[in-house]
Amino acid sequence: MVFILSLQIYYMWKGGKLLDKKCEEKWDYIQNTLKAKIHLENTFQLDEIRLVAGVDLAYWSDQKANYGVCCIQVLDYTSKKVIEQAEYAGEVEVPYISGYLAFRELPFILKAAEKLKTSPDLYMFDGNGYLHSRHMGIATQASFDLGKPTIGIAKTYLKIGNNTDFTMPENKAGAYTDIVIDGEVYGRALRTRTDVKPVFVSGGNWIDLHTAVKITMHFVEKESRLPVTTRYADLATHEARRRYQK
DNA sequence: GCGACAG
DNA sequence: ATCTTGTCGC
Repeated sequence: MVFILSLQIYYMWKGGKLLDKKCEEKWDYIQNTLKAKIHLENTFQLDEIRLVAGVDLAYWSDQKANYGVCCIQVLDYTSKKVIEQAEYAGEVEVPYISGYLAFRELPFILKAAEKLKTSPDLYMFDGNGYLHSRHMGIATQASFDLGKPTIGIAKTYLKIGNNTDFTMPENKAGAYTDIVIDGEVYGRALRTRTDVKPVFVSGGNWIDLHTAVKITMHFVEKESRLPVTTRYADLATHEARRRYQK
């Protein structure tokens, strides 16, 4: 049922109808329907996690159209080595609208995920999960199609409403503050390393916030404030774009 | 008209 | 996201 609802994304994508009132209402409907199924508790044991995927996209354009490429990097949890990678490139027909990122990027993500031969136990995204006006950031929305636990990691803060700023965590690796809105914890501002801006971690689905932060920190290396999962995916999209532009 | 605005 | 040089610091 959930899966069928999400397929409506494809109709909107294929049709290329952008942000008219009907389209926006459909997007609202999908998010509002799916959010009832969010389950922010672990559906796994941490020691069962073997393969973790990082997902990211890059964009470019020519005189004809706009294009995007999605890269997925699958890493082994303990060795942090890349086990597999997949990518999908194509024309982008959906604009970026804050709050509706999934409708722009999810079609690419699902196409790339189809190409994987391995089955990641968990996916990590650039962007939010539960930290969203409808608790339906891209990490959460993607979970319903991928059928796997997800984590959202955003590089900048998305305000949910008025007076919903976050408290800056102390300047120490691993330090965090809860992002609480109307008494509810939406996510965490996490200082992944000292002397870097915090990232914003929220559960996507089928994972609790504590575990999401723990896994995020597990993959943070010296080279980046982002976990290497999404960092490698980011680098892969840049490399892929250079390839496609020739 | 003005400000806000994950990627 | 993307367009882009230098520059400060380890």
